[in-house]
Amino acid sequence: VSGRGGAARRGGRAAGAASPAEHALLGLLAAAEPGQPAHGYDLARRFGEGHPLGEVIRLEPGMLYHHLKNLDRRGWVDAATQPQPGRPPRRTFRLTAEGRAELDRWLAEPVSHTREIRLEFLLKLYFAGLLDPSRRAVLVREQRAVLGALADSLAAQIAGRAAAPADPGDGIDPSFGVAVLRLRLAQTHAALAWLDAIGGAAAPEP
Amino acid sequence: VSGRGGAARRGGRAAGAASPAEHALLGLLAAAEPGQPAHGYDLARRFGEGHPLGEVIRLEPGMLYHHLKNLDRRGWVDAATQPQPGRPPRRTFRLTAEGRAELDRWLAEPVSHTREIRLEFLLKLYFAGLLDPSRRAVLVREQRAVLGALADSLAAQIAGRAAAPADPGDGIDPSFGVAVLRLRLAQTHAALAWLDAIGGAAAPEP
DNA sequence: GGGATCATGTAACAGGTTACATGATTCA
DNA sequence: TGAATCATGTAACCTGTTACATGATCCC
Repeated sequence: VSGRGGAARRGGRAAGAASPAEHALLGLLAAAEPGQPAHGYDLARRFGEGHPLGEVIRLEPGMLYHHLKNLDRRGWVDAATQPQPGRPPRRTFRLTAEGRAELDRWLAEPVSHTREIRLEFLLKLYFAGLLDPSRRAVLVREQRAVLGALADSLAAQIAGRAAAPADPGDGIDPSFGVAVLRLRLAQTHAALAWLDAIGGAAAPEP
Repeated sequence: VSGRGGAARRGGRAAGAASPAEHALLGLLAAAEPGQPAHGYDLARRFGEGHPLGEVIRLEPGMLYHHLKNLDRRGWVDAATQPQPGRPPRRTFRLTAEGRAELDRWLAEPVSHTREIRLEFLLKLYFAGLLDPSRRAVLVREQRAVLGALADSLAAQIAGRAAAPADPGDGIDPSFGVAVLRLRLAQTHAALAWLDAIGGAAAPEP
């Protein structure tokens, strides 16, 4: 009865890494007016229907306050309680220097799997555009390179299986494995084409 | 202090529904020889590297035994302990009639979101092909119809936003929302093209 | 007076990840 | 002798979902 000791990895994220939702909160705080630190209720509205973030990630109040507590524990935000007459007191949050550094690190890093495009990359794209449009173009370019390499690797694996039917007679039908790879390749190609479309800078016809 | 009362929904799954991993276990038990009921260790190997299921879903021994216990509680499998000399006793599992009915129900139902193609639909495809190739073709056809309707809906939403820039002057840039929809549409189109390719029945050139 | 909004949380539930415990036998 | 295989699980930890508690003020 000694417990685990190691670190847990959840949902493709590295050990100790913050969730996409927590990074989104850092991004919102970075975009807030310096003189007007945001509070939880205010932030919660940005994750609701009709708001751009709400189309990518939904965050119920319970989880939102939970994440803010985590960010405070990590030292990435600074909390302050402001009493207001005739209202519940507000807990306002400011981004610390460490929090800003973490946000910048996250924003500069493309995601490594196609399945992360739908949530995590969309969040990075949103905040990169909000905070610094020039960084947005860099992010799209680097994400394109990562997915391009992934597509090449998948295509090579497909070609390899077609050439060498591994262990002839082991009873395993290789066609399913190839279908799986082809699906991944198709999804990756679709993401690449989408990146090219939003990266913009439409090349003029020669 | 009264608790919640309602039902929880996890990961797009309906309340009370079994996970993809549990259905995969039902599928493996259905494909097993009737005289040779499978045991946990045996099943675990099928989720490892190099096996077709391992390319879609990984299942560590801990979770596998956990799922088998759940399936037993639901009455979908029947467990029996067989002592063997000089070895830890085996717990073998047989599919019950209720378990077989649940498997058939699951296999006949296409997934409703594009993101579920990568895991849940691939599992259905694998077991449909293993248990009854004719059912596989039906599944692909019905999945095609579901995703086709989804693509139409996404295209309509994109067209709608282009036409009516909701609430002029509300300060929200609509281009991000359109980019999100376009990504979903691109991923759905990729899945549709892949379905057409694996659904096969390649039409001969006229 | 009643519902919506402001504002912050907690309780209970559900599920997944990982390391580790246990202990025999077979094989190099 | 020591590593791998057989074989089944548990302990500790993590994230996430939903309902609910609390209590004021504003608007109809």
